[in-house]
Amino acid sequence: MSNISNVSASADIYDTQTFEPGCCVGPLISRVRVALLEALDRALAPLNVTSAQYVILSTLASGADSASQICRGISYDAGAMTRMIDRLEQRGLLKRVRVADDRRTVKLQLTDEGKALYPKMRASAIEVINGLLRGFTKAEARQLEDFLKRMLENA
Amino acid sequence: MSNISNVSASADIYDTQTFEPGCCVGPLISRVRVALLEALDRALAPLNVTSAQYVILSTLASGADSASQICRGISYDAGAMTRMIDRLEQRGLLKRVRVADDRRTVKLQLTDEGKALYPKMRASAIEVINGLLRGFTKAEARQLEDFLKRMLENA
DNA sequence: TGACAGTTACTGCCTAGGCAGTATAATGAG
DNA sequence: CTCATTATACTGCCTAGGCAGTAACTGTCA
Repeated sequence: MSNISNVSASADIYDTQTFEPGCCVGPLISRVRVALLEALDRALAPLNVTSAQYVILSTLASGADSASQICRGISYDAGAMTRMIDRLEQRGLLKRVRVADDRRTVKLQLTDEGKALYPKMRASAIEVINGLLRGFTKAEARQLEDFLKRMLENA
Repeated sequence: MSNISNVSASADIYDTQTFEPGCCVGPLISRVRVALLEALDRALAPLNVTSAQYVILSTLASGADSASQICRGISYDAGAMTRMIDRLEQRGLLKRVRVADDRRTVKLQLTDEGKALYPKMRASAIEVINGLLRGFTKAEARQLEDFLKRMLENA
């Protein structure tokens, strides 16, 4: 029982009587995430890319251009990022570029193969998420986004 | 673009124009899950239990009583489960019990310490999830559960 | 200028899950 | 009953993230 929100507008959602592990949002979120990643891995398999790699590449493609920026953007471990970049570089999808103005950072750039492949990955990802949202109205999808954002703000 | 639902009641939620990685439900779900597990780990730390261990114990407490049942229930790897049970047994929270009627299975039982500790873990978990749902009405929480269940059915 | 804190990337160590293979036990077909 | 199939738990191997420590580098402030 929260000792803060007792007197606030809404009571606690779950209590010791009604709380049933497996039906509440916690396990549901984990299971949806697993289902999403499995579907994404299946969809990306023909492109020889994993879902984890796609996440990095999409963050890179949407503005971030250094390892530390990506780590902050998606709360990814810096050590894991170094090794992930190793794999992506070996896979030929991006390259490290050292720059003169700050010699600590390594800028990351998509290779030609990466640039060619990214739109296909993105299309697969869109297809996967639309598949999981089959039957949702756009208003419902927006509301789901809103719920999740509100949970993040409460964290 | 889905080639199935084009003619169905609702159009696809995301398309190549509007899709912005980082704002859509995929990354949001992952981030909410991370926030949830981090908060749960913090809440359970005083009890010297991890969130992963709590998940197993709560599944055990809500009916499942063998390793394979728990694995099926939460889509957990059987090899990982063996080692998880090792840790929980070493931690003193549960014990393996071999039964006569099926000598393949190991039944799992909470120890006295596990029985004493579980209500406290459960209370912490409820507090954590209620915290993330701060400001939600009960109707909104039920709707969120419904959305997530519908996504699982689509998987 | 020079000490110092903060940033960035990297590395080693640890933990932990995924997968394949194995042994034992139960079940079902013939 | 016999033998193949299935189920269960376990083990080794691989991958991968979390964390702590390190080195190079930048910016700041005395």
